[in-house]
Amino acid sequence: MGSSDEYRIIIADDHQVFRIGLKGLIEEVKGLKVVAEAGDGQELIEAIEEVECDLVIIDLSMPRMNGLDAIEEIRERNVDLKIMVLTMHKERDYFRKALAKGVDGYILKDDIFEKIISAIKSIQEGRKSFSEKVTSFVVEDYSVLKESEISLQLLTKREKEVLKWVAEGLTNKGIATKLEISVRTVEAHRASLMDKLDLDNVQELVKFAISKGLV
Amino acid sequence: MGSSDEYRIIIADDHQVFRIGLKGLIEEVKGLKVVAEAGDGQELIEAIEEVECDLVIIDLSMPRMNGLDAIEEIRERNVDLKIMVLTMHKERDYFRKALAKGVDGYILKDDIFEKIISAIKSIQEGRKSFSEKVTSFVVEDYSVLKESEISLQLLTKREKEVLKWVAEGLTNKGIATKLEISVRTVEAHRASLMDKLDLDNVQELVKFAISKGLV
DNA sequence: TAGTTTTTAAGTAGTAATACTTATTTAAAT
DNA sequence: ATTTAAATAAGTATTACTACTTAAAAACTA
Repeated sequence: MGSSDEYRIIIADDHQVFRIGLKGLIEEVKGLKVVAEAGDGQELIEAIEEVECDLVIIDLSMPRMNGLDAIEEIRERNVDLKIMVLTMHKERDYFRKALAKGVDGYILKDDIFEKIISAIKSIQEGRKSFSEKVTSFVVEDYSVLKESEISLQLLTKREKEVLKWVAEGLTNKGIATKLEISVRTVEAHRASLMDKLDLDNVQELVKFAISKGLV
Repeated sequence: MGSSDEYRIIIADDHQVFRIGLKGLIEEVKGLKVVAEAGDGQELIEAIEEVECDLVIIDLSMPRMNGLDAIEEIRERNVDLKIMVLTMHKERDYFRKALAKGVDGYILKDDIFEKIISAIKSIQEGRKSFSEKVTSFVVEDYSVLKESEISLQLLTKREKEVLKWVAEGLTNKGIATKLEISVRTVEAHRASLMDKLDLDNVQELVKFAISKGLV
């Protein structure tokens, strides 16, 4: 918590009307106070320097500096400051990237207002809060992997085995030793699976293996 | 659906008492019928060959052939057969691997019975069903990434940039062209980030980049 | 049994990456 | 203004991987 007994919040969103509306609604809740507003990432960074606060509510699409970059900036300066994303973007990629940057909440603008408040409360108590609409995306994401399952069936047992060890980080020589075969054989398997999968570097092999749950 | 108007189910679990209990409960539901039982993966494979069925309910920990291997076997032979995992394992890894193998449901044994039935119904109607207790794990998983966030802060802007392109699959030469710098410089950045992160091959670089949301 | 696929393996040449070292220029911090 | 850190770049040698080709056992399928 900040200096007072109130929970101090900064709102960053490029739509002024939205900011005003949100501020009004938040301040109806006892114990919550909006101490600053920002119309883009740059303004937000400046606001954080000037005003002490506990939580930043941030939209992802903003001019000058977008939300994700702003989050990165904030995290570089202050690891403890809580960050809650409030956005219209329900796409997997936004959510994933925001999570990777260490946000404490991810709520959608089409969630009901009560959800936003309860998320703020959760974060205030040290927990995290995510909109159900995005958590379900994550799970679907995992299961959608199945779709291109056919490609795995293209591979022979030995090829899958080699692929697994490649993705684990072994060299061809290391794999050869492990499987007790010649390096040239490993090379042959590797060439054949790259050919079958139409991949042409280790990086893609690793990503493929991960997506198939081999590692 | 199978040959009759009933939904034909095979149960695979190594505990006989559990199988009997589950069978009894399932068959109280109109339209559902347990057509075979198996005590391990091997028996399950055999049962599927002999008896026509629509859905397999399978435990992950079984003797002889475990659940995951059995699922792989089944998928190699029959892509359309529905598979529902019913297990005590709520660990991320089991869930992830099962999903990657293309299961249609993942329910925990400590879910209530109604949940199991509603999952069967969902699968019957072509949808998927997962226990909330495991979907929440997936999300946590994503957000736990933050923990070792410090390591990313070790890297300079340029190093992160190089890392991103490495993980995308570019060669050092390709990165050099893209960033309009010398290959030797790219090599230097790459060496320095491998040193900082204590990694020693491309595979680990890719996995690190993915875990940090850089790609 | 004959045919196919899988697994095994090598030759040769070329490209890519790593392990060291050293060093200059530019940018940021005290 | 001076130290520190970051980005730049090269030399040299070694190791790792790829792109072709060819081919023989072994396993499995018809």
